[in-house]
Amino acid sequence: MAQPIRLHRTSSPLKASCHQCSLSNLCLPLAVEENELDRLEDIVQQGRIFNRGEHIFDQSTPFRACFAVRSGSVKTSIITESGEEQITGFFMPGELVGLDSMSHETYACTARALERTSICEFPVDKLEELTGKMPELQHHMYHLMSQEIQNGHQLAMLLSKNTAEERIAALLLSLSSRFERRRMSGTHFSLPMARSDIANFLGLAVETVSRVFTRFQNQGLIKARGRDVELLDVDALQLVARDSTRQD
Amino acid sequence: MAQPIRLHRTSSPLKASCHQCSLSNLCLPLAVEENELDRLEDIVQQGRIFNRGEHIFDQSTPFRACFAVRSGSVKTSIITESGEEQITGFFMPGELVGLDSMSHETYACTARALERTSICEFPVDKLEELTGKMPELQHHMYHLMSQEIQNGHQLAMLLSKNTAEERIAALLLSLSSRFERRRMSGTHFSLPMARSDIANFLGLAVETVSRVFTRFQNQGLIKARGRDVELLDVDALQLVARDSTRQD
DNA sequence: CGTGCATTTGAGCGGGGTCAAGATTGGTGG
DNA sequence: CCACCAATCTTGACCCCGCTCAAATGCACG
Repeated sequence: MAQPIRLHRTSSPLKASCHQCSLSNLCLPLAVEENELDRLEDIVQQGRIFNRGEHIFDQSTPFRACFAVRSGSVKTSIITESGEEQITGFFMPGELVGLDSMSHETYACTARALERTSICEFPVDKLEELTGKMPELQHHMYHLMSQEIQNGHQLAMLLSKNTAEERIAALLLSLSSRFERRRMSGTHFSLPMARSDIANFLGLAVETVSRVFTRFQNQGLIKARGRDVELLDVDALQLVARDSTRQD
Repeated sequence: MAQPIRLHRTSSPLKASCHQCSLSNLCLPLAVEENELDRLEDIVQQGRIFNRGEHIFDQSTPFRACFAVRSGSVKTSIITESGEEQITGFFMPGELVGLDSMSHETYACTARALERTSICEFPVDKLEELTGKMPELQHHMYHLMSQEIQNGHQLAMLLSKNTAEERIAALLLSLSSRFERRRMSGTHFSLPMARSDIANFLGLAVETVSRVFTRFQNQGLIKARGRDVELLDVDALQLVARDSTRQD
């Protein structure tokens, strides 16, 4: 399950929420001075809730805001004309969704909640205005976006050079480090996404993902029952993932 | 060959260069008002020349600037610990290199000239300062970076879902549209990169690339002799590339 | 407790990788 | 200007990883 953040109803105008949010060191506020945080908070619409499978936005939605995951998790995907889905990323609490759309009239991808998920919204017009006034925040935006570009490159590398086992090991390690960053267990967690999502993301067939999971299990690298995963031998997994640098 | 831009020695302090540059509608100046262009020009170091194979920067270089290709072409790649190369992009005149590094102390990748290439340099500290003052320019930066993220997603999609033929058709069409954008022939051009670069970029073996080229040739889709390529049936190529949206 | 979806497991096949020769090309020096 | 060599590109033969098809099992939720 996701980090147990207390969620406040948007009806109650809670002011100090970014201050209190345990994710502020991951999310946008990171770059902002304590006394400037209020200005960021002014533009944020906090804590909207989405249920599993609900769209946060899709390719036909006019682009208007970026979103920070507060609790739960999100997947983004491109739907091709022929109806195929290509998942472009999984987003965990503290991570920003929608950066790939800042060039478009509409969103460049579709975002769905993978589970019950709380989302903070940053309207872009306000955000751009603010980053113009706050160099630190602007720098942080560049930072996040370039990070996103690198994640893409890392993924491309994984897809073009690595075997099924290597890809899955790399994904497990990536998730692990992202859980750890939130002070949660990096060795025992619940996958927010289905096997088919993993398969789609990593360019594999579902069957292959399943087979690799059982193979890892038989080798004593992990213990998996459904979405519940325990990493038993992280070193060995890193050995399997080889040069595919863990994306964090 | 690349677009025949007259190159001026940096020794002569040529002021109006961005004004005169035929690529200014692709590059950064795009977003800038005529009367503000001077401020951008002040920070740009123009027209440095690199020979084929020369490094523009690599992963150990401290990150200090982004680069615009003025003539020629550039490839960027990640070199893994094990020494393998993964090409992350090809950059043509008017395109900006280094956006993926805006989060790092050092560059996130290595950039090399594929041929004799002229480069304009934008120091980041100056650039960030300027974008803070010029909302249009800031917006344009966000635009370019999000475009880059999308290119990554597009590539990931190509790598995970498409066959060798589809990948190569997509690349040819992408190059074609990028030549066209520069008012050059989109149907008859010279590939700036070697077969092995194409293979690496698309996650294929060199042999496969070669085989697909000859297959396309036999089918009358293209005429290729070495790096010289002629697209004979663009519609058919688009059909082959299917849903793999051409990245432009 | 049954229905539908997610996951697992098995059997067989094919796209593209690997290995190994040739064929071209281009750069260099005589 | 041409001969030579190295690098690039092409072509062929063979094989393996991961996809496809098919079916069984498990699990969640009404």
